[in-house]
Amino acid sequence: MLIDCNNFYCSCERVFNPKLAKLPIAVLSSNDGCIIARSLEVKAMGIPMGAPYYKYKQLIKSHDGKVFSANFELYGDMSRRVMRAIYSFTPNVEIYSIDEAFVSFDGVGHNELQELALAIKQRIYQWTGIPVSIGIGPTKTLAKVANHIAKKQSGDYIFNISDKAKQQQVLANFAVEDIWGVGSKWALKLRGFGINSAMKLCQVDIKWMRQNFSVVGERLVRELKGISCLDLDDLQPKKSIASSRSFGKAVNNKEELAEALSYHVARCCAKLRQQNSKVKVLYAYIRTNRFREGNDFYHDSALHEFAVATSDTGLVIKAVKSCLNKIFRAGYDYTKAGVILTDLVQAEQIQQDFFAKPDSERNSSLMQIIDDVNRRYCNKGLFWGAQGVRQAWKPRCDFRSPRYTTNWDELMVADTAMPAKEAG
DNA sequence: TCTGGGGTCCTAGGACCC
DNA sequence: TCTGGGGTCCTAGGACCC
Repeated sequence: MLIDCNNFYCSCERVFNPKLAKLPIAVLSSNDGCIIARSLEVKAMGIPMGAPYYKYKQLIKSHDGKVFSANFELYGDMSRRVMRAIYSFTPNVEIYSIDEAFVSFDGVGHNELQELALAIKQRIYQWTGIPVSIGIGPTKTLAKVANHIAKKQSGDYIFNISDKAKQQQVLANFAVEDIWGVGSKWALKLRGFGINSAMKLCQVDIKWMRQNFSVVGERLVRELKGISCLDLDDLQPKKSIASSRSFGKAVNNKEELAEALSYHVARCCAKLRQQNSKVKVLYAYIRTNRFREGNDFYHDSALHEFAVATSDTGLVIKAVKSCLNKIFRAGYDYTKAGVILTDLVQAEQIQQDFFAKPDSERNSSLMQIIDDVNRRYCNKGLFWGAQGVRQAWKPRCDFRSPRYTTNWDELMVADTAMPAKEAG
């Protein structure tokens, strides 16, 4: 099964504000830049996924629509609750993204699957208020196909193609670009060969597919045929960790860039330690507005390789500053900065160096304490001076809803309208 | 005026080895 | 005149996903 939350971010907003139920609503990306989640009403207005907000601001307003700045603390917490509901049915779950999970029910019959899906859907809704669509099929790719259809159907939003005959019928009417794993480039290429439906793709010669679309394409075709090539993945430590933000307003001085980059390093290192990893290579970049006309677009990046892998925020901040020294050019209006930690290794598997020292125990304890404090105080506990205090570069975020479930100061107030004597 | 952020996997080609 | 065969490792870039 593929269980996927419907318009997830929009649904999260609606759970805590039922007045939004029938209104067109959209959720914006960081810096209130792009539209990254749309309610059905907004989709019906023809607004595409990922569209720049400023281009559709008026249209949304004219339909009495409402927009929200991304509230990932809320969405992340709601996601955990949805996943907990799914795990209450089986441990065979792969959390695929913030709003979807693959679930394996090997050996369960067709009809039982249908009932099971309904029970899962109902429990998720009861526990969280989030509506989901469920696709059922013999492989991940076919479950994705089924889910795609489930979403477009009203009713119970469950679609089952575990039956072979049903698969044939569905694939014939399924556009090739809607298949999971077929992006814009491949869609064009496939259509160029006259392959325009999932059925046609299912029937191609497997060797030809391999030659033209690599092993990835071969797996895709096999999956469509019902031969499983993609297993349920366990949660693995990340191989790279990134943090970046577009600035709320342009930044032209080096000090502020250094603060922004230090902020990103601190975020990444906290995530790094959380998965018990250390980093070998740091990559830092800055850039100006890439959409602006003319040729004053400037972007550059620099790399720092640590002799011994580290997870000490202080060391990585020092490194990011030396990177910035290499790439900073005065006289530009910068609009974005970011870092990527890559070549990550597990903490107990680090390669020693004859000349350099590994992280000291003293510093490791310090990091541990900082992480504990920040977890306890919602990331408002301790930070490095290098991150700065004004943070004038912070992204715009004009329409954020309260963090209803994770922040003491923003909890929902349920009884303001109730007279005191009834409240008891 | 205004355009996001965070990931994974695969391949070709270059460099090297004997 | 004529110049083999069999490997490994690394990286940049391109494709994809949400």
